[in-house]
Amino acid sequence: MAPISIAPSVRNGDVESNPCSACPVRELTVCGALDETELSKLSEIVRVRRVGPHQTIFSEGEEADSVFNVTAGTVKLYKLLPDGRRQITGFLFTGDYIGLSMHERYAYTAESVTAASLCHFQRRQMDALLKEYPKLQQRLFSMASNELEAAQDQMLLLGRKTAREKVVSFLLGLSSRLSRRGQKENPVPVPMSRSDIADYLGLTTETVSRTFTALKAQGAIRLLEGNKVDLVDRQRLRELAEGG
Amino acid sequence: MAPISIAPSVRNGDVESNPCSACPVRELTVCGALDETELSKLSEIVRVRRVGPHQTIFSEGEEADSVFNVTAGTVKLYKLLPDGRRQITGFLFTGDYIGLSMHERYAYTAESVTAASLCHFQRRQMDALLKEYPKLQQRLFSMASNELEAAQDQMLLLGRKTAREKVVSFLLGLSSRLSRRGQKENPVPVPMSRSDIADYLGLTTETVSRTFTALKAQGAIRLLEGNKVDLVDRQRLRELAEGG
DNA sequence: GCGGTGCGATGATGTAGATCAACTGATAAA
DNA sequence: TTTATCAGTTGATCTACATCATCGCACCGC
Repeated sequence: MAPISIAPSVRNGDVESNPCSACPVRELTVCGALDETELSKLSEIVRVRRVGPHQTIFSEGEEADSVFNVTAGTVKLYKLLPDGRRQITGFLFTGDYIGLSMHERYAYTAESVTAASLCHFQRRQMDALLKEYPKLQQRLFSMASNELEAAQDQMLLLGRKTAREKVVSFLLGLSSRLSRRGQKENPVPVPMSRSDIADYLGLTTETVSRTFTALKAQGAIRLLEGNKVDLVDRQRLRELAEGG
Repeated sequence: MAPISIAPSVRNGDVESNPCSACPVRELTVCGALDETELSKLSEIVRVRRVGPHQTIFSEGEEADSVFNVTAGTVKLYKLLPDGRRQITGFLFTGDYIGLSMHERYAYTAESVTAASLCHFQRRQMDALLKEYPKLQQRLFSMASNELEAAQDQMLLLGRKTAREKVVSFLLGLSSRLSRRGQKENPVPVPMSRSDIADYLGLTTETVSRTFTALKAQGAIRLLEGNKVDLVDRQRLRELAEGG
């Protein structure tokens, strides 16, 4: 497991009363919708939570009383069938919000993939803040809208794409999330295991592994040190992702 | 194709100035969030659109300048791959809103399954109304939240369920939507074709057809007149839907 | 009436990806 | 150093579902 650097929400004493305004990833998250005054309100109710790799943050079926903001690391969300079959419904990275689709109880389990840092809010308090700041509500709505669109893409992938198309789409998806977050889009760090990838794409680990090998063999990707993947020919990959 | 009754948004002359307040399905939709005064604002910008079966309402990639409310009939949303493979991402019924996940362009095509009636809004005007009425915004957010959860269930279905589990889940899903809408939950009308069902479940028409036949043979369902399905033993079906 | 068309059902066959089974190399524990 | 563990890879085989083909039947226009 590659160690990751944790971006602290609290850096030093002089911002302790308003850690959110010093948050280096603020613009990526829902908090980017707020001004200084509003951020201080947020600071009052936030609690930072750090977790190591493979820690459960909450479980499907538990009372859904918290929402989170991922500020560092990678988190996965998944649902289980009674016999243990698993579907990972999403990977979350810095800036992603957990709690857009929520009812009384969590509909999925959230587990860290790498070490991660999360801003933790009581849902009650966040809901109150939403009422107070329509901008926040709007921002969340727009995030939900994005997530809905991503979910539809994933349905197309799961229902209709071949194993190769799935894997290539997955890599391109990781890459474009990087660039949307202002990081360089190649090579792509792939912090999650083959088994996590399989459960995200509706495949088995063996098939994921074979597909990586095949893509490497035909020169479409290169596997680098530290679980990074070099997308050699993005245009070609974009075609491969849709059956071209 | 079974004819359906169209619930009119405009019933008669004396409500012509405020058709929404006479809308019989108002409580099912986003409009249920508004009071009489607010509804009259909505009435000013709504246009009713009726379509026959198998009509395209808008297409993937077009400029997304309209949003809709389904007031009668069934609508399907789908995405296509370049070679024609199709994934239906959802079926919409009375009360459902089209336009929750939207950016510059439509990310999917919307097409009527049966004859249908839609309330049509200019997106610009709806957005303005959203700003004015936070209740409306909240309602839409809550609808987006529901849809997100449904999308996650669908990912589990597409990625991890067997053909039989998929078909049974589909029927149970239709049934529980009926009851959430206050209609009787059995027998279930199934207005969409085998091919639509297949493209929703990530199967082929043949497999859907064979699965229906097998379920019928084992007495789990009965196929009735008028494309209705009788869910004989719901408890047993609920187990079948999760591999029990 | 009669040919046309399109959906659904069913049978025969093919195959992508699952399953089962080693094997490798990296990390860790004793 | 030896043993254990675990993720990843690779090979052999199996199977659920896709594909291809045919047929029946309802509906429609003429």
